[in-house]
Amino acid sequence: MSTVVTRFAPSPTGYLHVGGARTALFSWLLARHTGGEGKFLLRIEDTDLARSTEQATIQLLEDLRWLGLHWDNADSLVYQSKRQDIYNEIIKNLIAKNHAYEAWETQEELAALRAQAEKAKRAFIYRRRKYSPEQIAKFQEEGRKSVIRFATPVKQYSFFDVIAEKEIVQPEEECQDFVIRKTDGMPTYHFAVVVDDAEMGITHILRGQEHTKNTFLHIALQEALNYPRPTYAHLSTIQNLDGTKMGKRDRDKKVREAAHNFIKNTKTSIEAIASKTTLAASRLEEWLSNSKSQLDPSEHDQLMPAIGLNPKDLPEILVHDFRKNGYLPEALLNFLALLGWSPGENKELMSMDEMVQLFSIERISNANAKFDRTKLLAFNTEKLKAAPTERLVMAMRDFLSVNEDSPLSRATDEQLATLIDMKRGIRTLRELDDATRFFFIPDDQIAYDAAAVEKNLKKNNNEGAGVLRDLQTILTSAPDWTAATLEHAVQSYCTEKNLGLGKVAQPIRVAVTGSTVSPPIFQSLEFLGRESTLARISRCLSTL
RNA sequence: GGCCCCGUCGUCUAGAGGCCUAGGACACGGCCCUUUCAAGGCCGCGACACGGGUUCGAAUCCCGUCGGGGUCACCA
Repeated sequence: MSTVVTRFAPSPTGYLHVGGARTALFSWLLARHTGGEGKFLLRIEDTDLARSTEQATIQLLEDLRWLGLHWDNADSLVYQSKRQDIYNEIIKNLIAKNHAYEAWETQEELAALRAQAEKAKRAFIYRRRKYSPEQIAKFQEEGRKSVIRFATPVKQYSFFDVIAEKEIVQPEEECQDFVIRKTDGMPTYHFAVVVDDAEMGITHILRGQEHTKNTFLHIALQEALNYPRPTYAHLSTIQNLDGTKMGKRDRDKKVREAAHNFIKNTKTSIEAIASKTTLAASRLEEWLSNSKSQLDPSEHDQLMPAIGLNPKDLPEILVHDFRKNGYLPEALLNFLALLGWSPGENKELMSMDEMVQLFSIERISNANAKFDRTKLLAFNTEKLKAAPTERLVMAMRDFLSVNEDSPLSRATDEQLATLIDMKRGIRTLRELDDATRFFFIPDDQIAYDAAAVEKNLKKNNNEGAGVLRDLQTILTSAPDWTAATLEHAVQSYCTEKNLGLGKVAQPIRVAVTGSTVSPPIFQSLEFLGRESTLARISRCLSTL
């Protein structure tokens, strides 16, 4: 049996998004499924000099590491931008054999040709064009740069797609001579992928459906270069609930929408908004009026406070978004795996090991899937419930590393463990943060929610405040400060006054947290400690 | 528009001619538990896109219609 070698080959133009993560996951699962033999390799496709950034590469690797999708060529990561000489050598041979040639049309000329074809309701097919020596001399004189095109042998191409489970065919009239080297000297995607996949010994290529048609170009190139043909599997698209493609544009769309609303509602000028950021007003203006233009994430981050948009309201689409919002990687991965794949037999929740064991490419579906965040939330809840406390302490540390402004950063591991056990039942790590950060805020900085104060303390002629005063006395004289003792003392008070626990717990909650929600109240008081609890109660009472 | 792919509850899916009165999960509705928020327990609602075939028998096979997605770059 031959070895399985898969790869994930992102282009570093931004953070990893969930679609890419799912492609990486399937490739990883396929390799791991074969045991120690299989290899999962990573390659950085940075041939687009204008759009690729080093920052994006770093982020991509970090996201992959966070997911636990480790690649087997860690010490020899492939960057296409560093392999220009290798590509050029192969292209030179192709030209020598007349399998490739120089082409001189400018992008404008090509666009005109396409427009013409479209007008005539014809498909535009580029085939080799003849240039006279005089023409070429003139082009060179003008300083034109040529591209190299592949002289595609005109014939019918077909390949077997293991997900569609059938032969996908392209008729010969659709063949065209595509660019393999750009005017800037870099190879195009089509050329670099074919060369690198062959060189890296890739046996199985899993990629998005948008590449299905590209495959014909790739196999034509493989034939000319005498490369073996890998197995192809094209994954369906992940969509938003409304059926549109889920992508990075969604975030930009949301920010733009919010910006327009803000301007409309507050009559703020674009200049005024821009002045709160490092963005130029002209840039902002261009972005607002042109729905095709996009801001990058760091620009979004600056703009959001200026237009009153909370980051939590952004659609989660990047792996990093889910990390920051308190999802566990194993939950995201388990959920993603089920978008297009199922092990059958009604099995859904799986450990990574189980997924590796059960994975098979034949069971991947060819139908598009919608990304339903509520189901992901449910998966996260289950994983959180099943995880041992130590695992969650680590997860919480990771969460805090990307949420540095949280007061919980001040907690010790031991405290985190206590909080985790106190608050079992949370759905995200962010919920734990939200629910327990009041512990770490200075006593005199608790902000009281007006509605909560009204309802639980002031209503019915300060009924709650009266209860709170009684409790102040009781708690002050508590023999020790454990949840059990405090509960016992408060319960006796309830019995004596014939009050339900709710009538008593809520006023304390408001005094101690500023709001109506907290972990179980007596455990919370024990955690907070006698001093802070009493300080908060008296401060609360004094503000009434 | 041409070409390619797809079409089972709202969503993710099980289902490879009779095990289907179509199963599970999430969501939703109801009830229960409860000091808050969660979590949890029980019950319920809910789908084979449509129309033709083939067959004793079709969610499963074939054809058409409709609907959705992808793609038509010197971006990957």
